[in-house]
Amino acid sequence: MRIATFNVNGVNARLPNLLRWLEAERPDVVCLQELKADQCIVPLTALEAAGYGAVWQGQRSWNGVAILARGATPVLTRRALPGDPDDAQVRYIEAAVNGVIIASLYLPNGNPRPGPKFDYKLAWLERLIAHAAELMAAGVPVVLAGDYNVVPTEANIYPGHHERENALLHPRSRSAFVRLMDQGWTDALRRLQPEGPLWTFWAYLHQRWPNDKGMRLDHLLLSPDLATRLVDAGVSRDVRREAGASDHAPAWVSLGNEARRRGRSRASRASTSPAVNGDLGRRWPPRTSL
DNA sequence: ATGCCTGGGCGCCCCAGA
Repeated sequence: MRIATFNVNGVNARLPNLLRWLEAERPDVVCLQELKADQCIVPLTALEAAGYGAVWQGQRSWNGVAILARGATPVLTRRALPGDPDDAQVRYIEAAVNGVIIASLYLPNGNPRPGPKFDYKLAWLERLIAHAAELMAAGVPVVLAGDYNVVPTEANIYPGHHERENALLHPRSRSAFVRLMDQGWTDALRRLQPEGPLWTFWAYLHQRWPNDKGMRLDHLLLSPDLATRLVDAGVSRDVRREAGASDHAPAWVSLGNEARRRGRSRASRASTSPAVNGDLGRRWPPRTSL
Protein backbone atom coordinates (compact mmCIF):
# COMPACT_ATOMS: atom_id res chain seq x y z
CA MET A 1 0.00 0.00 0.00
CA ARG A 2 1.57 3.22 -1.18
CA ILE A 3 0.43 6.44 0.44
CA ALA A 4 1.51 9.86 -0.82
CA THR A 5 1.04 13.46 0.28
CA PHE A 6 1.20 16.37 -2.15
CA ASN A 7 0.64 20.10 -1.59
CA VAL A 8 -0.58 20.95 -5.10
CA ASN A 9 -0.86 24.74 -4.63
CA GLY A 10 -4.10 24.98 -6.59
CA VAL A 11 -5.79 21.77 -7.72
CA ASN A 12 -7.24 23.30 -10.87
CA ALA A 13 -4.10 25.11 -11.95
CA ARG A 14 -2.13 21.93 -11.18
CA LEU A 15 -4.52 19.41 -12.72
CA PRO A 16 -2.34 18.40 -15.73
CA ASN A 17 0.67 17.83 -13.46
CA LEU A 18 -1.43 16.00 -10.87
CA LEU A 19 -2.96 13.67 -13.45
CA ARG A 20 0.44 12.92 -15.01
CA TRP A 21 1.81 12.01 -11.59
CA LEU A 22 -1.19 9.83 -10.69
CA GLU A 23 -0.92 8.01 -14.02
CA ALA A 24 2.85 7.51 -13.71
CA GLU A 25 3.07 6.41 -10.07
CA ARG A 26 -0.41 5.03 -9.29
CA PRO A 27 -0.26 5.62 -5.51
CA ASP A 28 -3.03 3.79 -3.65
CA VAL A 29 -3.87 6.73 -1.39
CA VAL A 30 -3.17 10.42 -2.01
CA CYS A 31 -3.46 13.27 0.48
CA LEU A 32 -3.74 16.67 -1.19
CA GLN A 33 -3.37 20.11 0.36
CA GLU A 34 -3.89 23.68 -0.82
CA LEU A 35 -6.68 22.86 -3.24
CA LYS A 36 -7.40 26.61 -3.45
CA ALA A 37 -10.82 25.75 -4.82
CA ASP A 38 -14.35 26.00 -3.55
CA GLN A 39 -16.10 22.71 -2.78
CA CYS A 40 -18.00 22.71 -6.07
CA ILE A 41 -15.06 23.37 -8.42
CA VAL A 42 -12.78 20.57 -7.28
CA PRO A 43 -12.19 18.54 -10.48
CA LEU A 44 -13.78 15.31 -9.27
CA THR A 45 -14.66 14.05 -12.75
CA ALA A 46 -11.04 14.20 -13.91
CA LEU A 47 -9.85 12.45 -10.74
CA GLU A 48 -12.48 9.72 -11.14
CA ALA A 49 -11.48 9.26 -14.77
CA ALA A 50 -7.94 8.70 -13.50
CA GLY A 51 -9.27 5.89 -11.33
CA TYR A 52 -9.59 7.63 -7.98
CA GLY A 53 -12.45 8.10 -5.57
CA ALA A 54 -12.22 11.16 -3.33
CA VAL A 55 -13.39 12.91 -0.23
CA TRP A 56 -12.50 16.57 0.02
CA GLN A 57 -13.21 19.81 1.78
CA GLY A 58 -12.80 22.80 -0.49
CA GLN A 59 -12.51 26.49 0.33
CA ARG A 60 -12.60 29.57 -1.82
CA SER A 61 -9.17 31.09 -2.58
CA TRP A 62 -7.06 29.34 0.02
CA ASN A 63 -6.51 26.10 1.93
CA GLY A 64 -8.62 23.03 1.09
CA VAL A 65 -7.67 19.35 1.57
CA ALA A 66 -8.56 16.01 -0.01
CA ILE A 67 -7.98 12.28 0.25
CA LEU A 68 -8.01 10.12 -2.89
CA ALA A 69 -8.06 6.34 -3.09
CA ARG A 70 -7.34 4.29 -6.21
CA GLY A 71 -10.34 2.18 -7.12
CA ALA A 72 -12.24 3.10 -3.95
CA THR A 73 -13.95 5.96 -2.19
CA PRO A 74 -12.43 6.85 1.19
CA VAL A 75 -14.87 6.63 4.10
CA LEU A 76 -14.99 10.07 5.68
CA THR A 77 -14.36 10.11 9.44
CA ARG A 78 -13.78 13.86 10.01
CA ARG A 79 -13.88 16.98 7.89
CA ALA A 80 -12.30 19.29 10.49
CA LEU A 81 -9.74 19.17 13.26
CA PRO A 82 -11.55 19.13 16.62
CA GLY A 83 -10.96 21.77 19.26
CA ASP A 84 -12.22 25.02 17.76
CA PRO A 85 -15.71 25.16 16.24
CA ASP A 86 -15.05 28.77 15.16
CA ASP A 87 -12.06 27.84 13.00
CA ALA A 88 -13.11 28.79 9.47
CA GLN A 89 -9.93 27.63 7.71
CA VAL A 90 -10.17 24.27 5.92
CA ARG A 91 -6.98 22.43 6.84
CA TYR A 92 -7.91 18.91 7.94
CA ILE A 93 -9.78 15.93 6.56
CA GLU A 94 -9.70 12.32 7.74
CA ALA A 95 -10.97 9.11 6.18
CA ALA A 96 -10.62 5.34 6.36
CA VAL A 97 -9.10 3.51 3.41
CA ASN A 98 -8.60 -0.25 3.54
CA GLY A 99 -8.81 -0.26 7.32
CA VAL A 100 -6.27 2.53 7.77
CA ILE A 101 -7.18 5.97 9.10
CA ILE A 102 -5.68 8.59 6.79
CA ALA A 103 -5.41 12.26 7.77
CA SER A 104 -4.60 14.93 5.18
CA LEU A 105 -3.54 18.08 7.02
CA TYR A 106 -2.33 21.54 6.07
CA LEU A 107 -0.79 23.24 9.06
CA PRO A 108 -0.87 27.05 9.14
CA ASN A 109 2.25 28.79 7.88
CA GLY A 110 2.45 31.15 10.86
CA ASN A 111 4.27 34.08 9.25
CA PRO A 112 4.70 36.87 9.95
CA ARG A 113 5.86 36.25 13.49
CA PRO A 114 5.09 37.43 16.07
CA GLY A 115 1.42 38.07 15.44
CA PRO A 116 -2.01 36.48 15.14
CA LYS A 117 -0.93 34.11 12.35
CA PHE A 118 1.81 32.61 14.51
CA ASP A 119 -0.59 32.35 17.46
CA TYR A 120 -3.04 30.52 15.20
CA LYS A 121 -0.32 28.14 14.09
CA LEU A 122 0.63 27.27 17.67
CA ALA A 123 -3.02 26.82 18.65
CA TRP A 124 -3.58 24.56 15.63
CA LEU A 125 -0.54 22.49 16.64
CA GLU A 126 -2.00 22.05 20.14
CA ARG A 127 -5.29 20.87 18.65
CA LEU A 128 -3.41 18.45 16.39
CA ILE A 129 -1.44 17.10 19.37
CA ALA A 130 -4.68 16.55 21.30
CA HIS A 131 -6.43 14.80 18.41
CA ALA A 132 -3.36 12.71 17.54
CA ALA A 133 -3.24 11.54 21.16
CA GLU A 134 -6.81 10.29 20.85
CA LEU A 135 -6.01 8.45 17.62
CA MET A 136 -2.93 6.93 19.22
CA ALA A 137 -4.92 5.84 22.28
CA ALA A 138 -7.50 4.18 20.03
CA GLY A 139 -4.79 1.78 18.86
CA VAL A 140 -5.92 1.88 15.23
CA PRO A 141 -3.58 2.09 12.20
CA VAL A 142 -3.13 5.79 11.34
CA VAL A 143 -1.15 7.87 8.86
CA LEU A 144 -0.93 11.60 9.63
CA ALA A 145 0.14 12.99 6.27
CA GLY A 146 0.44 16.49 4.96
CA ASP A 147 2.15 19.84 4.83
CA TYR A 148 3.15 20.52 8.45
CA ASN A 149 4.87 23.82 7.66
CA VAL A 150 7.45 22.82 10.26
CA VAL A 151 11.14 22.24 9.49
CA PRO A 152 11.81 19.80 12.34
CA THR A 153 15.57 20.40 12.67
CA GLU A 154 18.40 22.27 10.92
CA ALA A 155 19.13 19.06 8.98
CA ASN A 156 15.84 19.62 7.17
CA ILE A 157 16.68 22.90 5.44
CA TYR A 158 19.39 23.85 2.99
CA PRO A 159 22.68 24.87 4.60
CA GLY A 160 23.52 28.55 4.80
CA HIS A 161 19.91 29.74 4.93
CA HIS A 162 18.90 33.06 6.44
CA GLU A 163 15.50 31.95 7.74
CA ARG A 164 16.09 32.25 11.46
CA GLU A 165 13.04 34.43 12.02
CA ASN A 166 10.80 32.17 9.95
CA ALA A 167 7.81 30.63 11.75
CA LEU A 168 8.58 27.31 10.02
CA LEU A 169 11.83 27.02 11.99
CA HIS A 170 10.85 28.71 15.22
CA PRO A 171 11.69 26.82 18.45
CA ARG A 172 8.03 26.89 19.50
CA SER A 173 6.96 25.26 16.20
CA ARG A 174 9.71 22.69 16.58
CA SER A 175 9.01 21.91 20.23
CA ALA A 176 5.33 21.34 19.45
CA PHE A 177 6.34 18.96 16.64
CA VAL A 178 8.61 17.10 19.07
CA ARG A 179 5.75 16.74 21.54
CA LEU A 180 3.60 15.28 18.76
CA MET A 181 6.35 12.82 17.80
CA ASP A 182 6.86 11.85 21.45
CA GLN A 183 3.41 10.28 21.46
CA GLY A 184 5.01 7.45 19.50
CA TRP A 185 4.62 8.43 15.84
CA THR A 186 7.25 7.42 13.30
CA ASP A 187 8.50 10.01 10.80
CA ALA A 188 8.60 7.57 7.87
CA LEU A 189 11.05 9.37 5.61
CA ARG A 190 13.59 10.09 8.33
CA ARG A 191 13.25 6.54 9.68
CA LEU A 192 14.52 5.24 6.34
CA GLN A 193 16.93 8.09 5.59
CA PRO A 194 18.22 9.44 8.91
CA GLU A 195 20.67 11.86 7.32
CA GLY A 196 21.07 14.05 4.28
CA PRO A 197 18.84 16.33 2.21
CA LEU A 198 15.24 15.18 1.92
CA TRP A 199 13.55 18.35 0.73
CA THR A 200 9.87 18.44 -0.20
CA PHE A 201 9.56 22.20 -0.84
CA TRP A 202 11.52 24.66 -2.94
CA ALA A 203 10.24 28.25 -3.07
CA TYR A 204 9.40 29.67 -6.48
CA LEU A 205 11.50 32.71 -5.60
CA HIS A 206 15.26 33.08 -5.57
CA GLN A 207 16.09 30.17 -7.93
CA ARG A 208 15.58 27.76 -5.05
CA TRP A 209 14.83 24.73 -7.24
CA PRO A 210 17.75 25.10 -9.71
CA ASN A 211 20.05 25.52 -6.71
CA ASP A 212 18.35 22.68 -4.78
CA LYS A 213 17.82 24.97 -1.80
CA GLY A 214 14.82 23.31 -0.27
CA MET A 215 13.30 22.34 3.03
CA ARG A 216 11.38 19.37 4.39
CA LEU A 217 7.87 20.46 5.30
CA ASP A 218 5.73 17.51 4.19
CA HIS A 219 5.68 14.55 6.55
CA LEU A 220 4.03 11.14 6.86
CA LEU A 221 3.73 10.08 10.49
CA LEU A 222 2.90 6.41 11.13
CA SER A 223 1.23 4.81 14.13
CA PRO A 224 3.35 2.06 15.75
CA ASP A 225 1.64 -0.86 14.01
CA LEU A 226 2.09 0.77 10.60
CA ALA A 227 5.72 1.63 11.38
CA THR A 228 6.45 -2.11 11.59
CA ARG A 229 5.11 -2.43 8.03
CA LEU A 230 7.23 0.39 6.59
CA VAL A 231 9.12 -0.90 3.55
CA ASP A 232 10.09 2.17 1.59
CA ALA A 233 9.63 5.94 1.43
CA GLY A 234 10.83 8.88 -0.61
CA VAL A 235 10.23 12.17 -2.37
CA SER A 236 9.13 12.38 -6.01
CA ARG A 237 11.51 15.15 -6.97
CA ASP A 238 10.75 14.70 -10.68
CA VAL A 239 7.34 16.26 -10.09
CA ARG A 240 8.97 19.50 -8.88
CA ARG A 241 11.09 19.70 -12.04
CA GLU A 242 8.15 19.78 -14.46
CA ALA A 243 6.82 22.84 -16.23
CA GLY A 244 4.00 24.37 -14.21
CA ALA A 245 5.01 22.50 -11.05
CA SER A 246 3.79 23.11 -7.52
CA ASP A 247 6.42 24.49 -5.14
CA HIS A 248 6.10 21.17 -3.22
CA ALA A 249 6.98 17.66 -4.41
CA PRO A 250 5.00 14.57 -3.34
CA ALA A 251 6.35 12.51 -0.43
CA TRP A 252 5.32 8.87 -0.13
CA VAL A 253 5.55 5.69 1.90
CA SER A 254 5.17 2.05 0.94
CA LEU A 255 3.69 -0.29 3.55
CA GLY A 256 3.98 -4.08 3.32
CA ASN A 257 1.15 -6.48 4.04
CA GLU A 258 0.19 -6.89 7.66
CA ALA A 259 0.81 -10.63 7.62
CA ARG A 260 4.05 -10.41 9.56
CA ARG A 261 3.09 -13.52 11.57
CA ARG A 262 3.38 -15.50 8.33
CA GLY A 263 6.92 -14.28 7.91
CA ARG A 264 8.29 -11.45 5.86
CA SER A 265 5.83 -9.89 3.46
CA ARG A 266 6.34 -10.01 -0.26
CA ALA A 267 7.01 -6.29 -0.29
CA SER A 268 9.57 -6.73 2.46
CA ARG A 269 11.37 -9.53 0.63
CA ALA A 270 11.45 -7.50 -2.57
CA SER A 271 13.23 -4.68 -0.83
CA THR A 272 16.88 -4.81 0.08
CA SER A 273 17.69 -3.46 3.52
CA PRO A 274 16.17 0.00 3.24
CA ALA A 275 16.81 0.82 6.87
CA VAL A 276 19.84 3.08 6.56
CA ASN A 277 21.44 5.14 3.82
CA GLY A 278 18.96 4.00 1.19
CA ASP A 279 18.60 6.10 -1.93
CA LEU A 280 14.93 6.62 -1.26
CA GLY A 281 13.92 7.65 -4.75
CA ARG A 282 15.50 4.63 -6.37
CA ARG A 283 12.93 1.86 -6.06
CA TRP A 284 9.62 3.66 -6.28
CA PRO A 285 9.15 5.83 -8.12
CA PRO A 286 12.04 5.68 -10.60
CA ARG A 287 14.30 8.62 -9.94
CA THR A 288 16.48 10.58 -12.27
CA SER A 289 19.19 13.02 -11.36
CA LEU A 290 18.47 16.68 -10.76
C1' DA B 1 11.65 47.34 4.04
C1' DT B 2 11.06 45.10 -0.58
C1' DG B 3 11.23 42.25 -4.76
C1' DC B 4 12.18 38.04 -6.45
C1' DC B 5 7.55 33.76 -8.29
C1' DT B 6 2.87 31.80 -8.48
C1' DG B 7 -2.34 31.17 -7.95
C1' DG B 8 -6.76 33.09 -6.93
C1' DG B 9 -10.21 36.76 -6.74
C1' DC B 10 -14.16 41.81 -4.37
C1' DG B 11 -9.64 40.46 -11.21
C1' DC B 12 -5.67 44.42 -14.85
C1' DC B 13 -3.78 45.09 -8.70
C1' DC B 14 -4.07 43.03 -4.48
C1' DC B 15 -3.29 39.25 -0.95
C1' DA B 16 -1.09 34.98 0.74
C1' DG B 17 2.20 31.70 0.47
C1' DA B 18 6.93 29.80 3.23
